[in-house]
Amino acid sequence: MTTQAQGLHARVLETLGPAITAGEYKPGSVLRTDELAERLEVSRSVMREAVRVLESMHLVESRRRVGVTVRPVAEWNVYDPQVIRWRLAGADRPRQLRSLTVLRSAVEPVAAGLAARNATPEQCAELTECALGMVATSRGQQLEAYLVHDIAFHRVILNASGNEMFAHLGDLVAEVLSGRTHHQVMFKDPDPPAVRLHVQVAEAVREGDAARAEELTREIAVGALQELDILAP
Amino acid sequence: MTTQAQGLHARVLETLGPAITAGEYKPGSVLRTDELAERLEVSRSVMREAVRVLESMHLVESRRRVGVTVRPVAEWNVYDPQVIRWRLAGADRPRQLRSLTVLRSAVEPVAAGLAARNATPEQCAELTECALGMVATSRGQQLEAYLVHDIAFHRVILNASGNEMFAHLGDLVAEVLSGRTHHQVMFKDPDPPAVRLHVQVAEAVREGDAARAEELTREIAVGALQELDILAP
DNA sequence: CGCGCTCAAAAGTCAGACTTTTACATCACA
DNA sequence: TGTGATGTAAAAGTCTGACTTTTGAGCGCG
Repeated sequence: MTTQAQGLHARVLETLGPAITAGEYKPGSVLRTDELAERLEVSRSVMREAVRVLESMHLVESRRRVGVTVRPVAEWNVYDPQVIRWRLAGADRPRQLRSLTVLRSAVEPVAAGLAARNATPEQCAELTECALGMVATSRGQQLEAYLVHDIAFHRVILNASGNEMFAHLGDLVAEVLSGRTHHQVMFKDPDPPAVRLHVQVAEAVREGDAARAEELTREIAVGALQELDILAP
Repeated sequence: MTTQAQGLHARVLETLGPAITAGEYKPGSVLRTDELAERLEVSRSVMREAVRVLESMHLVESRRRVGVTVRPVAEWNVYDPQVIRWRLAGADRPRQLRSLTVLRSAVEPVAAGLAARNATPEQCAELTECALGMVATSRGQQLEAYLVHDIAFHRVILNASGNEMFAHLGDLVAEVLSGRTHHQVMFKDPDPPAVRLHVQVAEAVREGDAARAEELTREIAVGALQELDILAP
């Protein structure tokens, strides 16, 4: 699943990144590249490259005569896919899933509305196929197969919206959905009403009914929020 | 405005990043670190660090025996603040502003609704202050002063939502708003109705009226979309 | 035609010397 | 005692050169 680290520098990142995002190095604490290089048994050049990347993610700040200081959480590039993966793998995964789900609940309805206007016939067909796949795997403990179709469905919606920023949230949504299946409850089959809603969204998009697609997707989002005990009015 | 490049490596980034995002190096084209280092008159170590950062932004991919290949636009980390800045500075700034504005229109109403539930008294006060500032500067060609208050207003809303992902869009919204003032039309004073809407949002948040805050913010968003000729039904 | 072998190109890694910035302490002077 | 100039050393930053590793591509052989 996770990209196997190729290159020494990537392996260092896979050590430091999760450690920092997990709060193992508290914000404000200072590291020294030389000491780190020695501890992780790599050359300083490799360590410097790793630090540069962490710096570009705003996880740390490197200053002369001071060292590499860990930045406060509020400054991290929390939309960086790698940062998201590290944080989801860490201890505050539940909090992460909540804030990402709230983001989904804001974005996906609008994306669905746009998809209804902009989806190509191919995308409509793909969407219908995903919905059918979801129906077919919604009973009998085929959770993994269901997940695949669910992810594909939401990805198509985001892509079909025609908006680049929405399209790029595909991986994020995939992480959230698979997180729900793997680490959340979800022992039993998915709720039939949720499955039906997906089918109806596919319908609405196919018919170009933007308002209905948006409203139906909003209902799906409300369901996702309720699953995580995030109150709705 | 733009962070003055400190460190040789940052200067290299400020050369390559804009060039790549502007399409000066087309996706698929290949660069060689040695050749680049020579051309930009820096050592290979510096160039390698820069390439690493570009790689972490998914702008390029570095493979042995091949070189550094520019990735297709669809794979870039378009939520990276630096990438956003580079793209906004480039040729397809209009397209960028559109897609970012659509994102805003999805996120900010939900954020405002959450803010109405979660805002602290301090945040409510700050919000009111921003709104008053907007009113005070809405006439007489004080566009810069107005912009400052406008940015502050939206930033407070996003922060007050209590959602980390929303809060991190503050810089993005700031870029969009300042882009509108500086590079768009906006010769004359802002529309009085828009100003009034902001005041009313502040009111709604103060009173904890989530539904009203969300609806009013949605009206603001519609206005922003219309300014860019993005159709509303 | 295809299979495997070899070669070289390019990134990757390392080590060491040197430069630059700058926090901190020290000291002189008011 | 407080304040400002000065010096020092610590840490990041830079450069260079040698070496290793991977791997695409060409070549020859079956």
